[in-house]
Amino acid sequence: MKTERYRKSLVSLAKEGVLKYISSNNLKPGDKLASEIELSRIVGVSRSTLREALAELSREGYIYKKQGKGTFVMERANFLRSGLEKFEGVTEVIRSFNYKPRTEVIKIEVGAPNEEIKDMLELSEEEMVVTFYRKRFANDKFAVYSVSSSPASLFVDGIPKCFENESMIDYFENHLKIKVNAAIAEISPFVFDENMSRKLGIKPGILFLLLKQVVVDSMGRKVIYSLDYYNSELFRFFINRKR
Amino acid sequence: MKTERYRKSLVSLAKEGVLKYISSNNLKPGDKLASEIELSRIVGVSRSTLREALAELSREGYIYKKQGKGTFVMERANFLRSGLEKFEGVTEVIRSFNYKPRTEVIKIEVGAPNEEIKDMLELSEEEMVVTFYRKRFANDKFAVYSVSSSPASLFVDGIPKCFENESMIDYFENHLKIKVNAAIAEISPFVFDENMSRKLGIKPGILFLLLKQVVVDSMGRKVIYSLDYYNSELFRFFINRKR
DNA sequence: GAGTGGTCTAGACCACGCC
DNA sequence: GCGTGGTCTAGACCACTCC
Repeated sequence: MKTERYRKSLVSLAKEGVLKYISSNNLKPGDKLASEIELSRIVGVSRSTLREALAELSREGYIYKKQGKGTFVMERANFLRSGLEKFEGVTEVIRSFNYKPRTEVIKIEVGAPNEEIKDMLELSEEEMVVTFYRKRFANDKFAVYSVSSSPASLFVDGIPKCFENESMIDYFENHLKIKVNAAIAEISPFVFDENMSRKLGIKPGILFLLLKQVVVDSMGRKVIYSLDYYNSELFRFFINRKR
Repeated sequence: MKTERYRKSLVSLAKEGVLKYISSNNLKPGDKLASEIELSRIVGVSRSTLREALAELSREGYIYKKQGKGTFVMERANFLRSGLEKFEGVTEVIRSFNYKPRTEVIKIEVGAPNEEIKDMLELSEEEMVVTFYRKRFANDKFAVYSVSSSPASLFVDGIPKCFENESMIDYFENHLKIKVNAAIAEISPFVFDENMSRKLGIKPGILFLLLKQVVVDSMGRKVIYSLDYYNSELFRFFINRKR
């Protein structure tokens, strides 16, 4: 019989073990941990597994290592909040600020792409794209103006009229079986002209952050090209940068 | 006798081996590589080492894996250019755009920090800071206005008048033996008011990107808090985002 | 069931920092 | 010389995919 039960990986159990070891031994920032060999016995895993756990804890800012000396507790846990280096869709961003997201579809276009889109998605001649123009609200305040284009060939079940409480990313993953993996984003400051401000129903002069993104799936295919204009009065964007 | 010679790590040799295998077998995007066991024999390393090499190649966008199926050549190599997720100082950023950097020091202040700086650097009471106000030029065009503060206690050799053709980061690493490791940055759009525009010698209304950063060394100490205002007409900022 | 990648182990040897 | 982290190996077993 197969007693199928949920199992965490040993590595993540080892991470918890190390953190528990640190707190139960009351280690302070700058203090030295036991050697890897000892720690592996304490935590109850092999040294390789422990080292993988230590590597993750180091990336997450809990500890640091010095070759030939030892492993030490970090001055302070940094990087608690993930930033722009982690890919999230607009819906996820709005939710992560504890705002209630709402979407208003302005229009959906199907047709030949303009040069920019064709370039960014590396489309072949005559390939069609679907472009969604949407206003996004956070707690009913205007939050993001977003223009997203995808190759029409991806929409095997026809083009959705909206994404029924789902984010576009979720739609891609759940319905189209496209696993979104990464994005290359360009970030720049932006202000809408008076005309566009009126259309979007905002007062002119508000500063926006424009995120131009090419979204890539797990096989490296370029599946979305989007322009997302974030109202800088509602959002703060962080980036965790490593040397 | 010990013939001390330069040795690359086996992992990086294995990476080269895998890339050579791909090209010499003329594998195209979407093609399947040999299994890990086979590949490890072909490349001549153990499976663990090979797997580490494959993991890096996957991060770098050359290949992708599907459990139970195999390893495949990526549709295209993405992420060729590193972006904001990699920490660089202003000088490095200017150089990476192939501009010639120049710095003009406006003033250097030593004294008690304001609340913001004290907060961000987590200073104790009565700790002093040094603040550098600098204009940075790229090919003699105004590129960045930068305000950087550090705890005065770090400057063991006295406060430098300028950084003599060195970047501040280099000065920290070479003279103060402080290994800069990471930064937490907040990015936002910005415009200078007329008064400040005049002082900086730019025409008003230019859009800037403000990068507020806390720079952290290898031990997790907060060593610099800086505000860097980048002229968006001269720079384009990219971020590689992973799911 | 066969084949693939995913996880984990025990142990060897190397390179660095310090006494 | 000794202890530390860094690298590498050979091999076991698991989970997923496809036939």
